[in-house]
Amino acid sequence: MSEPTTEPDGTSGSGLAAERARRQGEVDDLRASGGQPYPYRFDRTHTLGEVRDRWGQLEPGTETDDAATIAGRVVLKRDSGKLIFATLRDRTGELQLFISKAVVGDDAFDTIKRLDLGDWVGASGTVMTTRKGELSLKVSELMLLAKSIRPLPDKWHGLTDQDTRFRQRYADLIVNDEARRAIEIRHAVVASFRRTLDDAGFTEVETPVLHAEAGGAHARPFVTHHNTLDVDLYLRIALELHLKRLIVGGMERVYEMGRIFRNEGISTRHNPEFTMMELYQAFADWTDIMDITERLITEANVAAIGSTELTLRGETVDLSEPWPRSSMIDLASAAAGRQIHPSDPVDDLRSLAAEFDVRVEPAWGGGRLVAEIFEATSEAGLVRPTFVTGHPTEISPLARVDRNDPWLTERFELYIDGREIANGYSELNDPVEQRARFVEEQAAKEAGDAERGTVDEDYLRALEYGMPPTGGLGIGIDRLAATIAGVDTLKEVILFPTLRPEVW
RNA sequence: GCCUCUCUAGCUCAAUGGUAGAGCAGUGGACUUUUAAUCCAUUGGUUCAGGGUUCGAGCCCCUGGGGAGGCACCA
Repeated sequence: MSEPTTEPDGTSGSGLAAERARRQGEVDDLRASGGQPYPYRFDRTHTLGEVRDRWGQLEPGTETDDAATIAGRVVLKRDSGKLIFATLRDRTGELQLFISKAVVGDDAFDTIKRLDLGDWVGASGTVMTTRKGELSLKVSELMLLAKSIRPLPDKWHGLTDQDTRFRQRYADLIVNDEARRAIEIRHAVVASFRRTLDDAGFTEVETPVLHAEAGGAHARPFVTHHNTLDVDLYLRIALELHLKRLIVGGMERVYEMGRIFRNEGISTRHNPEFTMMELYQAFADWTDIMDITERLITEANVAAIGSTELTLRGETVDLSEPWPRSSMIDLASAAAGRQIHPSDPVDDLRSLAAEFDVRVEPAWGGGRLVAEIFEATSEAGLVRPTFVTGHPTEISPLARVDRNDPWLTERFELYIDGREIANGYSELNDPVEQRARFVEEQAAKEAGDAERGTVDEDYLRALEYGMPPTGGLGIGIDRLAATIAGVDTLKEVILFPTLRPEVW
């Protein structure tokens, strides 16, 4: 992080300061001779990809009269005297410029010779291939579109330092194809979700980010302050409670894809701000929601990588095959070697938890203990997409109780590659029961569990107007995108991941 | 928050406790079909910061800082 903060003194030496000074000098020279180093606009006739699509089949050594005007960044330059080859890149690909002194003239050739790696240029000419068959634009005219006064990272190795990659994402994106690919996959997932949901009759909505109380999940919130109202507000930790208010309002099918914020640690699987897609569908229950979860993710995978197949830890899974559904208590029981249930004596479950090195709190009941045992024993092994169902009521304050077992809820979580990707349930819509659950949450919070919830009176008021039977779903977009992209950290699919502020 | 690892030229990386180096980029030169072009020459360093040990520290020790991985946290 030892960037010079003062202006370089001149052209002595050849460190970064000198390099920037030299390139700035090129800008100054160009201006002095009436040129424009940063012109306002440029009209191209083809992207580089379009040139390749249209003329990519030319035989080696072909000259055409086909004209094209293109634009891109100079990423490689090969100067062989009276010929210059420059590789241009735009977002669609790369194309070589073939620049001959005899074609452009001595003055223009000398100017082109002074281009630096990183400069943006526009070029007009005719399409050709070299003797070796490289598709090229034989340049007749070239203009600088924007000068780069800072040198690009190594043309072959790119950037490898994680810190620099994520702090200077712009440089990372310039030189690392893989960085661009992961972001494109993320976009494909997001766009696919919107298509799937729009086709299924869902309305996309936006609800507040600033909340008077942070509900809908168990997490510690960020606190902020509104000056003129003079109230503390929380950044939302979930979308859930506002979206269900819209179901009360009769919107029937709504979804939101938005940023949520949780004040917790940073890891390969966690970023303090991340993107959640939540949907709510009236008249549906959790089984419908599992179906739409499969559809959303399978279609996103196809959109992102062109196949229903996904490779996880070296093994290929076909997402078009039905996804296994296993109940949490069955999984925990299998791991425990005996049948367990949240209704079991708490002491028994507590000692069982201890066998698996689960840290337990005195306030935890049987439901929380069963869930903790499941997480400790089974979660990491759920590689292929698996619905884990029937979460204990104790840890599911917004989910509807299982119609056959009051200790459990009609809830599921989807695990892929050992990671929790989605969460859904039949929504609790009885305002009396919801109030009782909220009261329990608040009691736990007041007893010291900072992540528990509060009684949201306005939400209860909404429920009192009547919420139809509803199924709801939340999918972590970042985790899903990282899984589909096959990258090992969320940071790869988050353009600007949270980092400690840089010291200048 | 804890543990481990890591930080050397703009970038990618070397360097038994003994004169800080290479490739790329840059600069000067040669070259009209290159492909990470090639060839010749060459500039560039507060080795993250500050202390300490030592005749001598990029290297060993301490403190601090950035980052990564793991743990904790994250229903």
